[in-house]
Amino acid sequence: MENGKIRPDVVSYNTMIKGYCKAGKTQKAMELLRVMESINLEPDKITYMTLMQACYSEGIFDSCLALYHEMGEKGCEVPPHAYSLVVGGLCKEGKCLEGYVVFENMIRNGLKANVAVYTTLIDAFAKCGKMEEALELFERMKTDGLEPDEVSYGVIVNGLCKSGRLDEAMEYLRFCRANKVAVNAMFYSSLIDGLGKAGRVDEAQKLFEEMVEKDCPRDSYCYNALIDALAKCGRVNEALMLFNRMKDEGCDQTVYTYTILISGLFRERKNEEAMKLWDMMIDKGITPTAASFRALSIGLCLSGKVTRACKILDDLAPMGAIPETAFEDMIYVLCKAGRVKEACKLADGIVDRGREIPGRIRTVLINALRKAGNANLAMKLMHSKIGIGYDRVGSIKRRVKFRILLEI
DNA sequence: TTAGGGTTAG
Repeated sequence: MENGKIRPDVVSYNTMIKGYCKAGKTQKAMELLRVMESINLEPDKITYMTLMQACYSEGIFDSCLALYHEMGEKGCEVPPHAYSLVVGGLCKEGKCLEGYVVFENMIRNGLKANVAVYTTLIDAFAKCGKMEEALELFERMKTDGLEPDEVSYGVIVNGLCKSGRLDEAMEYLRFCRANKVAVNAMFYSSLIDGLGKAGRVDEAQKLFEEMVEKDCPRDSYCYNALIDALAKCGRVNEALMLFNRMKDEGCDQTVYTYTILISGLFRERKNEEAMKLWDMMIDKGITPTAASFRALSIGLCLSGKVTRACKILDDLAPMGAIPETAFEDMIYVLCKAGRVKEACKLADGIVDRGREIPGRIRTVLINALRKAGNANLAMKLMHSKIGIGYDRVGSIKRRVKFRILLEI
């Protein structure tokens, strides 16, 4: 005690750290931890847990992991929730194997896993395409004396649907209904989407209609899944009827709904209707995403309206919603449709804006030119950048624009 | 009780 002042202890620091975390100032809170270290004040379990929770909530998973290691190294007791946060963070980053290692550490240290940690891991494995491992963990969880709940069944069913194992997924639906496990909208939307993608649209439709009887309110995910299934199998009129029903039912029509329908309408050459939906979406104040613009530009480019697509893209650019790669997507689509000349023209347009065509798009153009029988130009493109480059004539180097159409 | 799940395209 110097100068009559009381030196702050761990509790005072923890209180300040919690205050900063609550105010969303996680960085400031982390700085306080370093201050504690500099004055030789040992952080405790609460210090670390407060900081880990804040880092996890903000998605700063590497700091979360670092704190977990630090508390272990300092011989601090590591509570189960610390493991949950680390496993959850690693899984969210797609690192399911690393998450699994931490999970095993937790068990080795005598702590018991719970349903949420198991479910996090199961979902991460399913998303990495390791469905067998996900199912093994699911079995292990039950052997461990833990009862899976609606979320655990939901991630299993979602994983099975995504990997095309629909009959097994449907078996789980029957099981849950028979065993009084709640079947919620996410459960249904996974099945409707999976059935639709497998071409079993009528079954998808039946499930969708069944939801009312089963007292499960339909949300936009369920609607979007069925609208997508209908639009993709040439039943876009039925999809549009659902779109209207959605509004009557008070269900949000989202940017996904519009994107699905715009693609479906263009597919059936209903270009004007597709454009109308795009305008409706913009009028409603729904911000277009990269995917929605892709649907629109693919449709417009393939119906010969490349200029119109470019104009919309230019108008949207200031909104910042459309990625830099939008023009490249358009070149890709045109090449795929064999409209190489239009693709080249678009590429040249990008060059005139002072930008360069990236390697992968150049590859697409080269292959398209070769396919179209223009092997010479394809060869030439292989050896030069499209865009601003340098030309060497003897010892003189000069800056040139390389445009494709000039070469044809 | 703090932590776990979902859609557009290719």
